[in-house]
Amino acid sequence: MSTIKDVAKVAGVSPSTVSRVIAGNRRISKKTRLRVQRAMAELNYVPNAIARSLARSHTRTIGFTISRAVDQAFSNPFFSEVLRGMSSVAQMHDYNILLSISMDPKEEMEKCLRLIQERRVDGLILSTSRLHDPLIAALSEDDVPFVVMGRSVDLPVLSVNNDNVKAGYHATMHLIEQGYCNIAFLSGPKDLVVSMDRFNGYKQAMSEKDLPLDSQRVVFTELTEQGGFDALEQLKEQGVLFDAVLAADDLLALGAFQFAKHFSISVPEDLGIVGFNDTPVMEYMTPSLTSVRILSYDLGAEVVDLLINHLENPDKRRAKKEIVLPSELIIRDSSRRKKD
Amino acid sequence: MSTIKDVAKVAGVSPSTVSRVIAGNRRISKKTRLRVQRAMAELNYVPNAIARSLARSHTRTIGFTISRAVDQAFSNPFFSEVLRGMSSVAQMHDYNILLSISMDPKEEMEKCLRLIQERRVDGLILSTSRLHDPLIAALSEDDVPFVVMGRSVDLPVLSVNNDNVKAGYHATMHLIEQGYCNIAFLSGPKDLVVSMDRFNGYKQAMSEKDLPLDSQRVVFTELTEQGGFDALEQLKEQGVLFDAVLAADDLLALGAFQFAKHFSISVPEDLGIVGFNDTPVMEYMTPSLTSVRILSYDLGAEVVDLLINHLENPDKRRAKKEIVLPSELIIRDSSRRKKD
DNA sequence: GTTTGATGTCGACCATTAAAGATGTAGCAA
DNA sequence: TTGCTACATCTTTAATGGTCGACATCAAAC
Repeated sequence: MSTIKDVAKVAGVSPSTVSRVIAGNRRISKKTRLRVQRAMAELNYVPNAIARSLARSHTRTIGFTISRAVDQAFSNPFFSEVLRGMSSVAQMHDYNILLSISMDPKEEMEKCLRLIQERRVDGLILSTSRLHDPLIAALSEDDVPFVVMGRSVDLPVLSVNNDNVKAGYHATMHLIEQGYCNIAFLSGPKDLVVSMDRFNGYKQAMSEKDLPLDSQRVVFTELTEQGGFDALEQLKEQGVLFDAVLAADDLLALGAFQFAKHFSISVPEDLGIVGFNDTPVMEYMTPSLTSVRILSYDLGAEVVDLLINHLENPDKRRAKKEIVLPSELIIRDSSRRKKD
Repeated sequence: MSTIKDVAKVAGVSPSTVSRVIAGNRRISKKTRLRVQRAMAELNYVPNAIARSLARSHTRTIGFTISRAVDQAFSNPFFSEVLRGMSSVAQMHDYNILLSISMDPKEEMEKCLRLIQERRVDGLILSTSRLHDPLIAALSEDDVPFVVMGRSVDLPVLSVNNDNVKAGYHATMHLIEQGYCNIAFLSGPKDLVVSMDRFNGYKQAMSEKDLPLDSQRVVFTELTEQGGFDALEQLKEQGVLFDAVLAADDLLALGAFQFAKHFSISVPEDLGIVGFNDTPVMEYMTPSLTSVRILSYDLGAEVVDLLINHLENPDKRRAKKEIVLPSELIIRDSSRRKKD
């Protein structure tokens, strides 16, 4: 592996001259530039990113951490799509992505801090899902460049989020328009921000249409198929009536499907079901699932775009900036009571 | 941010002494060690990973590249599970993972080479899917440490693979035992190694049971739901008879489901369907899909383990080592003709 | 008084960047 | 023609934050 010194020697110039032709814009005579470039080509020289990082004291690497719990909720293609979006934009700006998956929020916090303290990354992308995550506060306190992804935050930080409130609102409206009125809400745990945002949209729609907001019809459960099933079974046992279910996640909606199947309730005639995330395979269920499509790719793309922008223009610190991505309700059979 | 010099000053020793208490094992009196450790704690010192990398000339980072085509095939949870496995083992050994997703094999090759030439990573994990990937040969030629994941390779390199041939064999055997005899094979493109391995297992089982290996019953298509549907429709139009389908991927199997539904063929009575990958939601289809479960987490874990091991014990170069992971056929309704 | 082992210090090195300094040439007034 | 400034171009030097082998010191042991 050749170094800048080798190139310098071959080109008959000093290492710093080589450095400057690499950097470009500096004033260098055309003759020397050509000579250096020829030497670089000849030696197959590629600058050592590590040495460069040390000298410039930044790495052109951004860290993306996610904890297992989130991974579970953010199931399937969501994750890989987000990654694709990230990777694509990162590459455009010549940045790299350091990935770190943790088992729990505590471990995630440690890893994040470590990445920053070790100076491995210039900034972080956070996908913490819990309501008051100490990590966000800590990072914000230490002026670490980071942006929060896929959730709303009440702190003055950078973030990119899906419009979960609006999506919850529209999904509920859709169910109401289809003639459902006893709409149950299947939520994830109470401290899961995404889920609560969707819940708020639901509440907004219900009250706007003057439908009773019966707290009995709202169940907080684990984000699993089983959780969805159990929640509805519980409702049934309690004698709570419902003719539709808005699930905060497709997995929960899947549980609702199972529930309907098990108790021979016909979907969508007697039970309307709407999920969140538009997990691809859901399209092929019978009946096909109505679901809110999240722009996963764009989420990843926007989030690194915002971070890199902040990294390279660190003008106004501690400002709040929130990019909100639209979501789209994909209406399919599971909620189409009125056949038009 | 404090440096090793700051720590040295506070502890009243030289930087090298600090370096050695960090490294551990070196001969240092308990007294000095304690003093240094106290100084480190006081200053909240964390060694700069970049500087360390430069001095030691290795980064404790491994690169994982995947190209879009693969990502598509390796759909959904497979990808995130692999990542989890990787991350988990990497963390155990105090390694980091640099992720790079490309749009096509060409871009993937460039990125891999770049990562290595820039010295950003110590080694690579490759998940190329095509039969004769020039990247593998090139890397092997340049003595770059890497291990190939999720596919078989005929070159003398390190790899971790699922036992696709055996899995294909068992899946076919299962169908035969269930009384199906005109088994069609839905394959991905011909240069997709994984798919071809599964195909080989299929052939093996068929010939072992003296069933005709009719090439008409084998269709090579895109790894999509539509591809699966079209392939079977084509078979039908050509008048080829089949009472079961072994699909090289769940998406293809999904296409078979759609086909059956569209032409009112009852599954599993008149058409047995078996897929590959055991995509979670498939369990909830009606009928539920029989599929080969791949140990995605283990795949990621093993591959990192092998790479790190090779990185830290670079004894025998250019040896072939292949770790083969078992897979499991999850029998569900779509292939259960005999109710027992 | 020399050997020995434990404990420290020194300084070269890793590959690069950036600020400051050197060199040479041209322009221009005296 | 000389002397001085200005400028372009390149080189030197000193960082960046560590690591590691070679050498120094010193007390205990022989």
